[in-house]
Amino acid sequence: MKNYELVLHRVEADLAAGRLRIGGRLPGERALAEQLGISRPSVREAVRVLEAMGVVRTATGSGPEAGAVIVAEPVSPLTAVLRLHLATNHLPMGDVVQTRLLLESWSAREAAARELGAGELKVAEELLDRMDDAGLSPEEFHVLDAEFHVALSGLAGNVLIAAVMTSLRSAIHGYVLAAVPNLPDWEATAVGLRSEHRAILAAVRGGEPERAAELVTAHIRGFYQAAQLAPFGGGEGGTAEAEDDDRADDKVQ
Amino acid sequence: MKNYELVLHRVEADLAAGRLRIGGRLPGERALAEQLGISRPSVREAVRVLEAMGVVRTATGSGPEAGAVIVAEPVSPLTAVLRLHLATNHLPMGDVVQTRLLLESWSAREAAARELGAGELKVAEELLDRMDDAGLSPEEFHVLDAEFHVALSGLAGNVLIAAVMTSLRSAIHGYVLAAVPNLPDWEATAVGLRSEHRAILAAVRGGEPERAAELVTAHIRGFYQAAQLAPFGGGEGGTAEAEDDDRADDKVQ
DNA sequence: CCTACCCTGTGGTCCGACCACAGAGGTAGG
DNA sequence: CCTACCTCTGTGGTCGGACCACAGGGTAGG
Repeated sequence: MKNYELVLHRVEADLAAGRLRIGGRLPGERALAEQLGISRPSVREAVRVLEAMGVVRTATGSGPEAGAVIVAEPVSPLTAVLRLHLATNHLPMGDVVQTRLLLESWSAREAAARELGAGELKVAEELLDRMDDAGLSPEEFHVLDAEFHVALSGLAGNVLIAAVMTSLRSAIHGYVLAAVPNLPDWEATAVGLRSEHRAILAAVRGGEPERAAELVTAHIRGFYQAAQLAPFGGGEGGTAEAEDDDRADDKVQ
Repeated sequence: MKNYELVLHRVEADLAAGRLRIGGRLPGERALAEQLGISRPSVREAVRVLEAMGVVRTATGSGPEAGAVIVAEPVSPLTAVLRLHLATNHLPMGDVVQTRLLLESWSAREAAARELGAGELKVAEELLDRMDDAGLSPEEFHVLDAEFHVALSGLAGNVLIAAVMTSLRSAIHGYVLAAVPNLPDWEATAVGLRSEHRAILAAVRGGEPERAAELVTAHIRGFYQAAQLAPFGGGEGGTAEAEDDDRADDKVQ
């Protein structure tokens, strides 16, 4: 086993056992090296990996913010993995888009089925208000658009899916933006997107899960079609046609 | 910008531009250090991160397999991120299970809707045959079970979802195994699981998307219920039936 | 009491060295 | 001539030590 892996295992075990908690700090690099009987460079390699995994945040200086602080930031590592593997061309963008469609339609259905406090919807609402500004550039609009979609996926209450969705959006961002020139009429498109957003939010607020999911699916698919992007099949992110989705509820524990 | 990030950006840019390809090799650490005007330890930190991201594989010695070889292994980084963040207790296991249910039911629907070659189904079929061995321990059975589910999700043809599914299974593995003693009758459970697997595969082969999805959902939910694990709601991985999942994620800090 | 300074501990970076490893190519033996 | 061995070279793996920049806190001075 390589020496830096000693540190990784040590940290993971300490986290699982509760000896390390969010907000806490790792021992200093020199101390850690001595404790494990390895050198500081080896420790540093491990800390870098942990940092890349979104588990620690390092800073110089002194005080509570300095050193290697334990955090829980799953979005950045997911985004990094996605970007790197997209760069290798072994991860088709179409698959990413398809996944996004699946997660987002699920999130909308889920969010609509939940009891949401007014405060939860407020964030999304404000984003839509800001998107009503007609002076926004396509880029500015798209940034808000992305935030809205991410906020929406957060309403489903699944932190893992929300994190994945966020990183998917980041990965797709540039891809979508580059396709804006393909749109025959940006202004007309923006008008359509705005009203679709409002309708989605209304369905979520009104507790209409299936309608919310359908609207989201149509919303995303519509845009990709208009921008002549990544063809993908029917259904919710799928190529399946049937969509009755009569779930076997009632069997809940 | 930290020095090791120079290497990360350089590698990502080279990948995106096609200057680096899968199977190719990174320049030696010493050469890379000199090219970028930084030290070898800094380069090594970056290489470690790339390794953790599943983009390179390092080996000592000489020959084509030695050095830092470019690969595309998205499963291991995803698994690592998942495990570490589960260890922090800021990622509820219930969310992971819910996500698994969503991805797997989608995959089954998708796979059933696709035109599958006989060879694609063969792998899954052989796994089921091996699971028929009555002498298998719960652990051995579960390993094959996991392989079957992963193989199934691969049939949908989305590499991203397949990768995520694989890492989810890894993360869940120990969790599920620890719950086997909760089962009232392991042998009876195994018999049920076997027939459910056959039914799922038949639905996929027969091109019945909705049936395949329903069977998978029922299959997974049934097991979790029997093992008294992670309550999660109705629908395909959803809580659509609105039972507020109060996950025990608010422990630490 | 307030202010400015220095002291201390943190990560960030670098150098130079040595090790283990595995293939390549030369070399001695058949 | 062919084969087996063996050294040679380049790879990553590891180490110790050194110096830097930074930020906070204690302290000496006003």
